[in-house]
Amino acid sequence: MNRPSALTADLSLMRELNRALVLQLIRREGRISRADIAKHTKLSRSTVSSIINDLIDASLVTETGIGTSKGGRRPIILEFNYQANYIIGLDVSRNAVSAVITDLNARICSRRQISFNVNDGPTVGMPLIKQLISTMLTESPVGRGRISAIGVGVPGPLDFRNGRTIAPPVMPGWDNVPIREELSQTFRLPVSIDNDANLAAMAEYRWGAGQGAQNMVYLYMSSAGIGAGLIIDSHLFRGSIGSAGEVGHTTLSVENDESFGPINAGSLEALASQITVLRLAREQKLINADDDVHALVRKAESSPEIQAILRRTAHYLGVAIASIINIFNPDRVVIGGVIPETSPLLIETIRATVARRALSIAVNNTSIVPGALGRNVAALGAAALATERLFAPPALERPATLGVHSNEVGSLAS
Amino acid sequence: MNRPSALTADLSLMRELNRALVLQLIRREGRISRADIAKHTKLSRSTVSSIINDLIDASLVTETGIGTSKGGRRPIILEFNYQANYIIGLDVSRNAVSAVITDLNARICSRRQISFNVNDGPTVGMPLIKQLISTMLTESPVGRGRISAIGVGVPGPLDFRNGRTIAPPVMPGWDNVPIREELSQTFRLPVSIDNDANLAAMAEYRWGAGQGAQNMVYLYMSSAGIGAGLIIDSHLFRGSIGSAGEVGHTTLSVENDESFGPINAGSLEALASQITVLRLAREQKLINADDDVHALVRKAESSPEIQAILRRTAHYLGVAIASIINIFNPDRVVIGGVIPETSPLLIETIRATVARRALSIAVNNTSIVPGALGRNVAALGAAALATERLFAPPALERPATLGVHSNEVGSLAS
DNA sequence: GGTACTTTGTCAAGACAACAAACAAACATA
DNA sequence: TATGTTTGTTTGTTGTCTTGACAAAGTACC
Repeated sequence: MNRPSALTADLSLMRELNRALVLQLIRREGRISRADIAKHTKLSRSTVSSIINDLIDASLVTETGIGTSKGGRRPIILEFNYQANYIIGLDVSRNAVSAVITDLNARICSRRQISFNVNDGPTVGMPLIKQLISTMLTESPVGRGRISAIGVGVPGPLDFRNGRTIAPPVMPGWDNVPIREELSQTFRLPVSIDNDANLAAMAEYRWGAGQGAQNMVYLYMSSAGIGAGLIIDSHLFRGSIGSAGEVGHTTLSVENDESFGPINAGSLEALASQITVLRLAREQKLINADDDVHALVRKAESSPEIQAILRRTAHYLGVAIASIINIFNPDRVVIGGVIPETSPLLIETIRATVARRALSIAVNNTSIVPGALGRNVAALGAAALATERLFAPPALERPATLGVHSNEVGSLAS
Repeated sequence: MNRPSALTADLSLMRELNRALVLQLIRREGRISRADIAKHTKLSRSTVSSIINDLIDASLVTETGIGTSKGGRRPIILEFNYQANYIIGLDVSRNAVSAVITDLNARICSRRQISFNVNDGPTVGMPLIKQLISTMLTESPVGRGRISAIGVGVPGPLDFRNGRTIAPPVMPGWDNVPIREELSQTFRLPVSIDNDANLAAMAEYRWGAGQGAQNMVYLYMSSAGIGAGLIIDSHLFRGSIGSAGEVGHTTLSVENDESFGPINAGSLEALASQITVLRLAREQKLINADDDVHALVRKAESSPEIQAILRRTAHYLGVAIASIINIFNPDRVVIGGVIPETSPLLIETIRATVARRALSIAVNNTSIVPGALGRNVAALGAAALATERLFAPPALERPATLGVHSNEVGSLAS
């Protein structure tokens, strides 16, 4: 029963930590001088110089000019070299695999999509995925040598010890497939893999509507279903077996409500997924058979009936979100997917439901906003995960508690 | 907007980390030799020796004997010196303040309780609390000088930046009271303060029914209400403003169920608290006016009516727990309080409800058990928090993600 | 009992990262 | 031009871990 033991600290670890510290500061600040880095990190100027030399040698950082003086020598401006490496991000969906190549700042510089049927299983699917990666590698404008990692998102839970799928409901036949190992061995690159909702959460947190949040909940209303990604203290939380945030198959309870009649329990996915919304609208002949969600949202503006469907859907989502807010106390809730990101009605109705049902002190400190990254969120998140991995400082044990402490009197440990 | 920046690594930090690493290993293992520590921590034997000398000088560790040989020189056995320091743990409840003095292994060596009315407000309450601490300090069998920290639990949310209460529903008049500062200044000791459910969770996690869990949910059915404490990767999770796990004032939704009729929404605390259970039983004249919860549980064995009340209560609790499990995916759920810890019926009914309502893959990996520490959980947890604080290694930034990674190919950072 | 091998704990020498202090470069201000 | 300020580098010191050697204290086998 050995848990992941804390790392032992030696000189090389020290260097790694400070290197990562400096690097992250440069990534966050954009343009910064050695002296400012020393001030921010409280490292000595000489140490900073030494570390910067390392980073310049590794071409992760470049000197891009001279800053303005404040009464003395003008500083040399350092910038993160976002084009030092490139990352491939993949999003495996139910009927398509989309891929992006991004630089280290998540700027997409190449994008491609293939159609795909997840029901064909891994014997058909894996070669397709590999071929897509191959195409991206060879046809990329940046050259294969500069692509240094691959990130993959799949619509289902994963065993995160070995990077295998575990009985994913929307991926029949894909149980226990060692996706990570296969790709890693084929392409000789580090491969990161995760649930698509988690990845989308990651992307929104880093570059989208979740920036600056401390604890964020991301609800992902994709074509494949409904999932949630939880970010705690800047880190993805997956739960004990990786099913944290798997709200899609939750039994939903909705009591009598002023605006809705009594409703039997069902799963959130059955009640409020994109597919359900489309089906309801088609059954009521409010949209055509070949209309997609974009058309639905557009037609909603002039159709009270579609609006009613959206309100009801939002109500279900709101119930689930209220529950999450009560338990989790996030400071931001981001709702991603085509409908949430294009229909203000949905978001507003969700806000109203949450305000009625969640703890007011928690709601008042939470902003509920639509996603900001659009169609490629999950692929972008896959790239984000792989990127973070490249620059992550070594994992150290956190202190045993997060309680409230007096700092006035010293501790024994120090 | 400067967030708590990651620590810069220098030589003293290195020493601190390794010291904490060794100390925690000794605390966990109980009896261990220098050589074994070197093997476990991957530190060199000479480094371990040096650190151990420090720890022996600080009398945190003692040499307690000679072990058995495995073909060579016999090892010197080291043990944590649990009696090196003592901790005071306080639990402020609605009508009582209980205090314990524990050694560093949470063994209670002194205990005391005063009656108290939280409604009298802080001007009456704080002096009482201070007096109780004074009494514990002077009358303690271990001597004032060896008491090195104070932990306090209160039944409400806290602003954990400055250790003040914030608008606690069950503590009228106690808004924004700087409890931590006052006690810290009065007694010149480090003071830790937290919500009572969080502290109880801590105690059960460390010494009770939560041992060995990775992600644990603790539901606390106390006389003051219902609260939950969440432990994530061995750490208390408090949420953005400290209201994580505040399930007591959550609007509960219960749909039609085979065994219970339709029920209007209400807060969990109103529907399933200890007070409500007692009130219902008294109204139906199933117990006497002066019977307490112990009597209620005893009489339940021969009273189908009381059993019905307990089943219904368990059902409500089960609904809340199912929701938490779906979102959180814990591997253990511990339910504390007199009724859960003495009534098997309650626990079993909760299990049944949860099994019906939560995601099966998550439920199958979660054990739902009653608390094991009894009456003094929260006070014990307060001591536990203060103890952990004494031995916590410095807080370092965790890596940015917890995703799934291939380790086959090196990263840029290393 | 004697010899060979193991294991434990300590010691001295060396490596390495950060730091402090001095220094040179480059600039602002009076 | 003289003075002071800010930036970045160089040099020597400090503190920690590691390696390798060594003494101490045992087991196993002849």
